[in-house]
Amino acid sequence: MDWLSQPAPVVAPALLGMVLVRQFADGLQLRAQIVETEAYAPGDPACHAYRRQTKRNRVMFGPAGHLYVYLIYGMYHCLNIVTEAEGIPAAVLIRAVSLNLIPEWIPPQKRCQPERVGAGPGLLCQALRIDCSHNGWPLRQVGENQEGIWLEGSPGCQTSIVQTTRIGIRQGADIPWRWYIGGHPSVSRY
DNA sequence: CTCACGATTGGA
DNA sequence: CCAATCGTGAGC
Repeated sequence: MDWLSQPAPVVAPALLGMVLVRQFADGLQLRAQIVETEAYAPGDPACHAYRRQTKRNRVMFGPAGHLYVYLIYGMYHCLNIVTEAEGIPAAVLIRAVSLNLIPEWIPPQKRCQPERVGAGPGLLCQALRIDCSHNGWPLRQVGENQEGIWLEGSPGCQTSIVQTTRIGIRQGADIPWRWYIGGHPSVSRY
């Protein structure tokens, strides 16, 4: 069992500061430092798996270290990393990242504020070109000419962590399972 | 089978 | 404040 197999509220703050690497088949590699996360876990009314297993939330019940990606508001995607032991549905939503490069498919207008290109769950999926086709993918390092997504760095190394309630939810709005790097310019909202 | 709504975002 | 846009799932 690796460290991702812990409860989501343990994994979420530990992911801050780690780098999500996005490798494309054409050789392009994007590196995104995780600066904001949220946890969703069993018994949590905001969790997609709160009621029962469904077609959409299926991968949340699977083993840790896989991607749970879903469509939101019919136009954006949200990226989660599954945690906990198999059979226990839990995940960490990646809410904001800081990119090392601004990909060419980002509109010129947004390039003017490079630190905001990954400042939100829908925005970072656009920047990293992650969509529902990646749902269920394992985090896995690949060669330079393959498509893949994986994590680099050590968990739990970030110091200035701020904890608050989660954003954009109604149920479970009082649960303080959001964490971000204090003062970081790529955090989605303050 | 239907239909209200959502872990969002950008623009009025 | 409000619209865009569509898959999902709760409830009939």
